[in-house]
Amino acid sequence: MEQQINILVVEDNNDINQLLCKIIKKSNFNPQAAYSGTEALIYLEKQKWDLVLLDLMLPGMTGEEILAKITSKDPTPVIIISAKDTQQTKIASLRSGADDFISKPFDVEEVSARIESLLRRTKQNKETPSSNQLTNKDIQIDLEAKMVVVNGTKLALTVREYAILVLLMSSPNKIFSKSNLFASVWNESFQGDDNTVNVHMSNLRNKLFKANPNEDYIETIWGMGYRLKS
Amino acid sequence: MEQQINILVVEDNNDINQLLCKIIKKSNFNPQAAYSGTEALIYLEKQKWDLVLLDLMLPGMTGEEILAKITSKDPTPVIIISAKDTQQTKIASLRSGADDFISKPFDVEEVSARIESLLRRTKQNKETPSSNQLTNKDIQIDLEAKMVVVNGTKLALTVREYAILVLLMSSPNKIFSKSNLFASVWNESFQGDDNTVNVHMSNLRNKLFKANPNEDYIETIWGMGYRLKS
DNA sequence: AGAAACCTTAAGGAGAACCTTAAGAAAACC
DNA sequence: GGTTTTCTTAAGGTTCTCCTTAAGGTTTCT
Repeated sequence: MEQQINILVVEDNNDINQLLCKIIKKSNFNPQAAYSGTEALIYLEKQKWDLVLLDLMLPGMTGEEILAKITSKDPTPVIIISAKDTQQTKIASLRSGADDFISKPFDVEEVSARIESLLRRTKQNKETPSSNQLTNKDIQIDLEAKMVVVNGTKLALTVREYAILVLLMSSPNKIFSKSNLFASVWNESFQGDDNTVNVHMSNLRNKLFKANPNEDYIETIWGMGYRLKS
Repeated sequence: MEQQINILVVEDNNDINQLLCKIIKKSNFNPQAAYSGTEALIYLEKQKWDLVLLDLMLPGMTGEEILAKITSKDPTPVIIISAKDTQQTKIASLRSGADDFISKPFDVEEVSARIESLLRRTKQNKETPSSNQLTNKDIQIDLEAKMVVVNGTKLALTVREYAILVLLMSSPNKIFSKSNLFASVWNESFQGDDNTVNVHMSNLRNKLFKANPNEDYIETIWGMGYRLKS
């Protein structure tokens, strides 16, 4: 079910490479060691990588060349790890497309923190819509369990209320008209009574308010509809 | 017309803040200084930011709290800039949602390189082939969400104002007469009071002006009508 | 300079849109 | 089949936007 995250480790020093791989494994990602520039290129051709850890000083081919190769096509995230940690090389690397730069000797925890941070950033757009969690402010919906948690308290919503909240949460800030709501919540193309929406909205708001009196989640846009503030 | 990229600089030291703003300007981005945690929060509420530079040591509110606020909702990119550069704080920051960490004293070039690197990465994610959008200068209308963003600021428009703006935006440079406006915005063939249009136009212009005082979006063509400058 | 078209601001009334509460109808549950 | 929950309808109240009017000002054209 979980998707494997593949990380290519390009580093000629055997010990360091293994250490890096160990760090990655510990974070539950899948490392692949490459010990030279040419080897790295083969791996890069072969498949897509979620992230590349790249040493700048390599036999056969410099890290800069590989970096250029990577950034020339796919926007694969790259973290440079190098002993050559002058400001110049740092800046040059970042400018030529690297996402981060870690100096050698490195701190184990920092490496994994930076890897996770970058992956977090790059994964954001890949989040499939089938991801079964919706979050906004302190509202959390588990779509699979159909459970709503607001400000730490579980909400007991009715079917309609739940459907409305899920719709609003699916696109925060988007204004949903009453027709939108009827189409989505009631599965009806024709317009029912507007007041039906009003009542459910009122009930939903009451429950949200009870869970967190300090927030006003749903906004009314006069003449247009409703929207969830984000 | 290039789109403006807005960067919030949260740093209590006046000199450093100004220096950072200068760096940002030099890279052709648009900086906004905030000198305290509370001030930062106000700016964060007010509009969307493409990136936040955040000092950890602030009066009134710690950077950690602000970081938590930011990451709790939108995935706004954050770079921490701090003198507290122990491994522990570094790692803690990254793990709690920061995208990068720069130690003080910092290298000017490195700051801009890291900013550009992170923006490069986050811009890619935004390439969501989103729905029907209208764009002109720095006005953006999401027709589906009925959301209007001008110069990075969300606009709260009434139904009439929204309809007028959408009409103008649908054909920049085209001159819309008052009859056109009545037909399209009011769904009425007959002419209402001309002054009604005046008043709505005035209100709309006010809201646009508040969002961006430097632009004059709507032009009056004497005896003919109005048009959106493109 | 004078006239016409347009801008701005404010205030009040009208009416639409919305909120809330309660009670009967429908559906779901046991 | 009866009970409970949920949905809808109805009614009365509230709020907000729009429209209109009006007055004083500005801009543009002749």
